[in-house]
Amino acid sequence: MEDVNQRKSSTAVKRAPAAGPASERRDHLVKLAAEIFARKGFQATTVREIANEAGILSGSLYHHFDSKETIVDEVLRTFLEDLIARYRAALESDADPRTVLSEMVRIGFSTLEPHRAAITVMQNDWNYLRSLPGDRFDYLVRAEDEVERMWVDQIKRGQAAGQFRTDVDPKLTYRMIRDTIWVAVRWFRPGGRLNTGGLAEHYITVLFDGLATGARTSQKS
Amino acid sequence: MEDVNQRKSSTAVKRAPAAGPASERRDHLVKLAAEIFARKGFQATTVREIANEAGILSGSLYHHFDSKETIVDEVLRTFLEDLIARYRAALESDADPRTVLSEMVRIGFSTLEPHRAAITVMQNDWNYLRSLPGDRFDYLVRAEDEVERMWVDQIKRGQAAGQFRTDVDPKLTYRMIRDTIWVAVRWFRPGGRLNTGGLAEHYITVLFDGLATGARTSQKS
DNA sequence: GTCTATATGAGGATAGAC
DNA sequence: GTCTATCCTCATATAGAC
Repeated sequence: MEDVNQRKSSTAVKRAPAAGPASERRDHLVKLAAEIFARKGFQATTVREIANEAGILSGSLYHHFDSKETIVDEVLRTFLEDLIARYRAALESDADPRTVLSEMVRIGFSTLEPHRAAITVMQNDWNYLRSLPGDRFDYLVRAEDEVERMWVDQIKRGQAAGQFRTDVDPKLTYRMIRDTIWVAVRWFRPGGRLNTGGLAEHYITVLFDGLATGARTSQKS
Repeated sequence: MEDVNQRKSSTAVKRAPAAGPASERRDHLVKLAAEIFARKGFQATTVREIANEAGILSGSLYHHFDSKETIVDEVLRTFLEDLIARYRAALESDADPRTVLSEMVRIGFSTLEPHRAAITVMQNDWNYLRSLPGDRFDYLVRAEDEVERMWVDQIKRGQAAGQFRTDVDPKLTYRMIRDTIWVAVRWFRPGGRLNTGGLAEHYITVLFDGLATGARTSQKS
């Protein structure tokens, strides 16, 4: 198991070494920046814009952060730490695979609201952040790998236990589930017909039982 | 029905009015730029990079295009025109909803290879392009709306005909299908275990019949 | 159709006063 | 902790020679 923040300690440390001391002010600025990153993209967001929105001047931001990258770094780490912690909790339940997988789907959708901005940034700016020189954002890939292992293990367990059909590829199935959940940030808005819980149940229904009515078509293989 | 390129003529015109005359050279430059846009993001891609890759200097690009936006515009239009044309053809078959929907899924996946770069740009830079001043990229939303209508109509037809379960929301279901297909550009690479055709069949299986084995759980409502 | 040269502006970041 | 002022770099885009 790999710690998102690369510390030896297993405690949930919040920040990369280069960052300044913890503070509410700082957290507020991070949240604020995250919203703009999500709306316009990381690169299109200027430090002047972030500062404006916070009611200060751009130079003042550098009292809190040593660079724009540090801000987005903190946005993403916070999300990933929360997500992985919740997945781990679900896995510890030792329930049957279908139950665990359902719960993981619910966890995914439930992060859409609290972490909407972070998820949006992660999806839109992933390629760019990964293309930056240095290994600063390598933890993105490590976190992704760990999450993938969790999901794929459950799918395989479910196949071994006879709960899931065996003519689907576990990794491929995981990717499709993952994509379906996260991409929902693009269109999900709180206050619509369904909340994230409803979204999750809707998806679980289709995922497990399919869109077709009536008799199951024969299972290949 | 709305024409992607907003012309009165229904012929498939390839370019916005501001752009220069058609040419193979120009098309080559567009394809080349699309790859870089996809890799690094639209904003992070400089005209110097595009020109470099083409073996010319940045100033020379402006002989072919009047701005960087014009290039990405052409990338996206080309993809959307092709996609919508193919959807329309599928709808004209007048087959039953399940068959039509399957075919639309296949069409979606089949665009992953030829239009990989355009799809990537569309996903990563959609928010940014939409946030630009002016109505230049409004056609993105119009195209999206038209496609949504096509899908949702088929899902509703399928429900009315008894082929699809009625306890799912057509629009929501469409969105999840759409997302699952397009986001696959993030990880799909030609030459893997499955080609896009295989991907499509895999997804159609899970979509219609579900991941679970054995007896169907009861259909709610 | 490409090059040279350059205008013009914006962005990230810094230094030091307050 | 914020402001003022500014540096430095790099971006898009232009003008005109070849």
